[in-house]
Amino acid sequence: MLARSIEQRLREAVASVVDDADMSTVLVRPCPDPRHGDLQTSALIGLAKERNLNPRQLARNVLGKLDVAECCEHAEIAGAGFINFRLKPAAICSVLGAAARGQHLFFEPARSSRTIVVDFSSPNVAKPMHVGHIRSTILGDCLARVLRLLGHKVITDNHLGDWGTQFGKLLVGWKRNLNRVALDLDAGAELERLYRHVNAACESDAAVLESARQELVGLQAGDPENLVAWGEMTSRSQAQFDALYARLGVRFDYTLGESFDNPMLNRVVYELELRGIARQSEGASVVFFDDDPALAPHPAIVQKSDGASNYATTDLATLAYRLEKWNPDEIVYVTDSRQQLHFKQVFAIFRRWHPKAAVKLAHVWFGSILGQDGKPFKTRTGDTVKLADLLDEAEERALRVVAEKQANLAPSDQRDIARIVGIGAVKYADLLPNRQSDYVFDWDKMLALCGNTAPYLQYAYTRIHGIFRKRIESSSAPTDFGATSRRDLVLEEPAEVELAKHLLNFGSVLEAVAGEYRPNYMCNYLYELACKFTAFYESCPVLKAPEPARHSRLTLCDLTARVLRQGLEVLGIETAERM
RNA sequence: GCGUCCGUAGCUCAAUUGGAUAGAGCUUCUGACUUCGGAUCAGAAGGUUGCAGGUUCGAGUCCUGCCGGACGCGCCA
Repeated sequence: MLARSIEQRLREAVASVVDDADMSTVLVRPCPDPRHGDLQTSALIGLAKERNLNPRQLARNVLGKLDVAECCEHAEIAGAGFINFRLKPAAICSVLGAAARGQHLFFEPARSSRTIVVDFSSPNVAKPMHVGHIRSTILGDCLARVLRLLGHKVITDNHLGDWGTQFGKLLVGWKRNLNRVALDLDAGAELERLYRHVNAACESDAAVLESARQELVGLQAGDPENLVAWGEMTSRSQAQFDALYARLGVRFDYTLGESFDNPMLNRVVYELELRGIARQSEGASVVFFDDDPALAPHPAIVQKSDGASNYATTDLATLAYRLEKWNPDEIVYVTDSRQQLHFKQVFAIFRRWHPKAAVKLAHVWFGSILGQDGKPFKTRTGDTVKLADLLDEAEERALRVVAEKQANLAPSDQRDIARIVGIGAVKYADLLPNRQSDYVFDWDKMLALCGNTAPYLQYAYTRIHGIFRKRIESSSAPTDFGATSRRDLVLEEPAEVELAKHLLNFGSVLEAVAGEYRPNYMCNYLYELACKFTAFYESCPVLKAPEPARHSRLTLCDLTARVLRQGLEVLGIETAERM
């Protein structure tokens, strides 16, 4: 790959100029402003600063040792000490040619494959999934796809909330108010009704609260009747989750809920106390962080005074289990921002508990989806939009457009396209904003079909397919394929050069997404790719162009389609051949 | 009170984490040839990046202080 080969030479040049430089940082990236160059050094100025060197002088020394003549027209020093590279058209063509022959798709697998557990989605049993769950599910799925594509061994685990305090209340409701007919009709809705009913009762009646507490203790102690009821609640919820995950195309390698940790919980607390990490305080088992200024004011409870475990306990047990079972290099937790303190505590406890473990622990947090009132969606308010309803609405809106644009298509094909477009729009809307910012839920925004949206990218893809469809229809000689595929590419029009160069950046974007857990980089990259393709499409005829441009442009179209499809695929978004 | 995050065009948001002239979409206005798909494209308009200082070659980004907001802070998850 071009960027990689330049980077390799750059590393050598830097190493020969600066002793023992830290070569772990990426040194080359796409130039932010194409007028200055195609690629640009990124960490060189920082390196100079670290070494107390003059950045421009360092750049001059590095440039003097650098031999990139075979792929660059020129390399020059700019600004405070950047080196900008202008690529040779022939070098670009050669990379594109290799991609056209299937040798790569503008990215390389990671140098060392890592085992990475991605923990995401994690809905609570007995509560229907609502729009608040969408970010963890879609973001986590996307990160898993990107890491997998880069050659890592990815294990996805849906850590269901199937053992929490809510079951105390649910069991009370189950025993006193269950409506079997409603349960068969819509299990999620009935369980939610039970939960709300008892939750409201608890606020006004301390006796109900106490019985809920008793039911929970009974469940965690293995009471047979409670276990049977619990089992039915979880299996019915699971069936509804499965249906939603199937619609979203999200797959888990494991679904090990909090209940799975149950047998390990006492041992966790025992070990923590044995090693002096946790101690009794006000009847509970508590970890204090006196030597850590950031966490010192926030002790963590690992066992409540009634003997029951909590979220921290199950997460610690899960961590230990994953460590033993999979020996991962990294565990990624995808949850909302409100759990930052919790994970800081869990990670800190784990480091004391397993001081030799080298596993990297990452909390990838995201902002809340807010209601129109600016407050987060909460299950108790009753104003939540259910995820299933959101997806229904998305498909319906898309179907209206498809029926208008593709009136002569069979209804089943229309529905299929509407599904791909509608679900894609929802996912894209969620992945496009920076994950850390909150956003207010808005139907029109979530389901927009024009502008910087998934349908725009999908549309670019279908246009390319249109060209190839037409080409095959009009092709008189079946040898057309073989005769043209060996020819070299020619890039002359500015629009085709721009498009070609943008294709080269796919790999660096994939790495940036994986490195910072930010799918929005990919969204923006693909949007730009679609824009550049469209500009090319407007200004450069393909099928009517004379050879060799015709073949070259067909190749460019094909590569663009492949990158679009691959890029959308890591976002979890499907493509259609017509729409 | 302490901690985390945020404040960018009328609206919704980007800005690859300290880089070069702060970019998109929506909205508004003006245009697009019997052309490979008009779910498209070209152009215009829109900014003292909440305020005031500071750090340096360089700040939307880092530091300090204000103003405004969201979230979190021992028995929820």
